[in-house]
Amino acid sequence: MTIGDVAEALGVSKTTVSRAISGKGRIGNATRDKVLDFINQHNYTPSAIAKGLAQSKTYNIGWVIPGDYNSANLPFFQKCLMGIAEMASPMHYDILVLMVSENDISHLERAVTNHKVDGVILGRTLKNDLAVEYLLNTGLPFVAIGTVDDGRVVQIDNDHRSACRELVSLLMMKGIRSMGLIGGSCSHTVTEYRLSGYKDAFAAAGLEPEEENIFLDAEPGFRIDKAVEALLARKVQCIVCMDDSICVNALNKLRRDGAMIPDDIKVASLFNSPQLEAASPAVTSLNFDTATLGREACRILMNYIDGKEVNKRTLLGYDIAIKDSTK
Amino acid sequence: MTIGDVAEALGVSKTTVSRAISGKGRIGNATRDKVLDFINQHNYTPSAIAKGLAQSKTYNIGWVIPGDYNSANLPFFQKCLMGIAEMASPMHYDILVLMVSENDISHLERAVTNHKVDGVILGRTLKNDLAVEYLLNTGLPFVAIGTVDDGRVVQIDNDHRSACRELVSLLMMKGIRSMGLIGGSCSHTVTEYRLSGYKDAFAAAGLEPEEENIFLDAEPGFRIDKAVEALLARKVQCIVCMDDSICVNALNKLRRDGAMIPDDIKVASLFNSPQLEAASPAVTSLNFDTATLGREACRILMNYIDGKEVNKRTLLGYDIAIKDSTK
DNA sequence: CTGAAAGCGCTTACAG
DNA sequence: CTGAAAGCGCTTACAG
Repeated sequence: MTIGDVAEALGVSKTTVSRAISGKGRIGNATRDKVLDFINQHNYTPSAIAKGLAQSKTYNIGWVIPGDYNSANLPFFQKCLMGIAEMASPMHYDILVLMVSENDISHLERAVTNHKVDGVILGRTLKNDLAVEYLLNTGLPFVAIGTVDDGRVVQIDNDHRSACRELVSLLMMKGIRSMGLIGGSCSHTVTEYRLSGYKDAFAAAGLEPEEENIFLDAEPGFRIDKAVEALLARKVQCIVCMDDSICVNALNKLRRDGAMIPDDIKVASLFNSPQLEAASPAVTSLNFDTATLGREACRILMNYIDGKEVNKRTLLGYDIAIKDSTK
Repeated sequence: MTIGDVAEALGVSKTTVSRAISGKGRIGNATRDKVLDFINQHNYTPSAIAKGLAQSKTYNIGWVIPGDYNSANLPFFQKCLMGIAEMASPMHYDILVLMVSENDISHLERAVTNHKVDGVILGRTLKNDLAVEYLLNTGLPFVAIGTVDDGRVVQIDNDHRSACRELVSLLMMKGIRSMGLIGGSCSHTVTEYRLSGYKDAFAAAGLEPEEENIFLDAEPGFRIDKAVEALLARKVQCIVCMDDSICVNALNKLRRDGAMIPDDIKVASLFNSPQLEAASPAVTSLNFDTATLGREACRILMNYIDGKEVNKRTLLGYDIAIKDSTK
C-alpha cells in the first residue's frame, strides 16, 4: 500500500495524506483524523526510503567500530551502542554498523558516498585518524567518541586524564610508590590521556614515574604476560591496567604465576567491566557510564544533523570504585 | 553530482550512464569506458537510496540481537556479526542493528514496515519467538541462527546436541559420573538442545542423569553462585556450564570458595571463548566457528533475497578442546 | 484548508 | 547499441 492508495481510498490528495502523517503544513482536524484513522486501521506505514529520497535523508546513522575481533568484542562498544540505540530509536533513526581498521576505512567511505547515512558516530579516536580526516572532508555531521586535538571535530569523552590522575593519587595515598602501568595501543588517543593522568599524579606528589614501569602497546596474550613478568621481577607494589581487557589478561597471568592479590601485588584498572567486579578479589577501577556516553553522543549527532548549534566538546564524569584488589 | 550531471557532461543519456554503471543491458564498449572513466575521475558514486527506490531494494539487512546488556555483550554476537559483515560487504549490503527483547520486537517491526531492510538475520532463536512469528507473516526473507521447530523457517546452527553428547561422553570415559549442569534461559532453544545432548550421553552409557544436578535459567550473578554452591555441596566431580559467560561466572565463584580446579572439581564449557582459553587452568570446551556461522547465514540470506533456492536447514560442525580444567 | 505538479536520483520496459 | 519517458513512493513550493 502506498500513499497514493490511501489518498484514493479516502478521496483526498497525496499531499493531504502526507501532511496528516508528517504533521507539517496546514490541514483540517477532521481531515487529519480521517487519514490517521484509515492508516491505523489498514496499518499502512510509509516507505522510509521514498521519504528519504524526497527529503535527501536516510534516517540512518553510521556507527563506526574497529573491525578486529579483539577490539570489536570490547564491552565498551556494546554498551555504547545500547545508549545510542536508546536515543536514536525514538527519533526514528536506525543504526548502520560500519567496521573499519586503522588503515582501511573503505566500509565507512562506501556508506557515506552511497548516501546511506545522515551522520556518523566514531566509536573511538586514533592519533592519526583516517576516519576523522575523511569525514571532515566530506562535511557530513559526525561526532567522535574520544578526544581529538582538532577544534573542528565535535567530540565527547569521559575525562580520562583527570580520572587517572585521581585514581593514581589515591593509590599513592595508600603508600604505593612503585606502580606499574600496562597500556594499550599508542595509536589510540585515550592511551595518551591515561598516561598523562598517571604522570600528573606523580608530578602532584613531587615524584617522577619510572619509565621502566610503563608498558604500552601491550596486546592481549604474550605481550601482556611479558609486561606482568617484568613488573613482578621489579617487585612493583601495584599494577595499573589501562582497560578491563588488559586487566583480565594480567589477572590470569598473575594467577598462573601464583601471585596473590592484594598481598603480593595490588591491581587496579582504568576502565570498569562487570567481570572485574565479579573477579576475586574484586578489582579497584575507574567507572564510566558508557551507556550515557553513547546516548549523549547520539543526542549531539541528532541535533547536529538537524542543523542546530552543538557544543564542540563535551566532557563526562567518572567515579572511582575501590575494591579488595588494592586493599 | 547526479547521474543526470554525468549524462549531460558526456552528452549521453541517463539510461546509458545507468547501464555503464550497473553492467546491465546492452552498451558499447567505448561508451561504457568513457562513462566509467569519467565517474572515476570525478569520483561520482550513485545514491544507494535512489537506486533502492527504483528497484524497491534497500541493500540493508537487519541483524537482530537481544537488547539487554548481558546478552548483547556476548562475544558470540560480535563474532557472528563479523562473519556477516565479511560476506555482506562485497555484495554491497550494509547491516542495520536491531535490538529486541523476548516480548518487544517493535524495533524489528519498524525497520520492516518502513521498508528499511531487504532481509533479516536472527541472532538467536527462542521457544516462542515473536520475531520468527512476525517475520513469517510478513513474508520477508530471513534466516534464523539457531534451531526452530518449524519447516518454514530457513535456519542454520551448529550441531549443539551432538556436540554436547560427545563432550559429556568423553568426560564419562574419564570416570566422571556425577556431573553438574548449569544452563541459561529455558526460553532459548539452544538450552533445550544442549540439555538433550547431555541426557543423550547418559542414556548412551546406560545411566540416568540426576535431576538435582541440573540447574537451568541460571542468570549471571546470584543464581549461578547458588547453583555452584549446591553442586559443591553435592560433591559432583565436574561442573558443565552451557556457555562461556556462565562458566566465567562459575569459575569466579569457585575461586572465591577456594575450590581448586581440577583437583577438587573439574569444569567444562559447552561454548568457547578466548577468556576460557586464557583462564588458569584453561577450560575444556566445545569449540564452534562462530564467524563461519555468521558468514554462512549471510550467504544463505543473500541467495534467499535474490530469489534463489536455499536449504531450509544447515547444520555446522564443532570440535572439542580438552584442557587442564578436566585433567 | 486542500490539491496539481514538479522533483528527489535512480532503473527499466519500450521503441528505434 | 542508445534514448525518451514512465515509474519507484514520497515531499514541498506554489497556487487557489
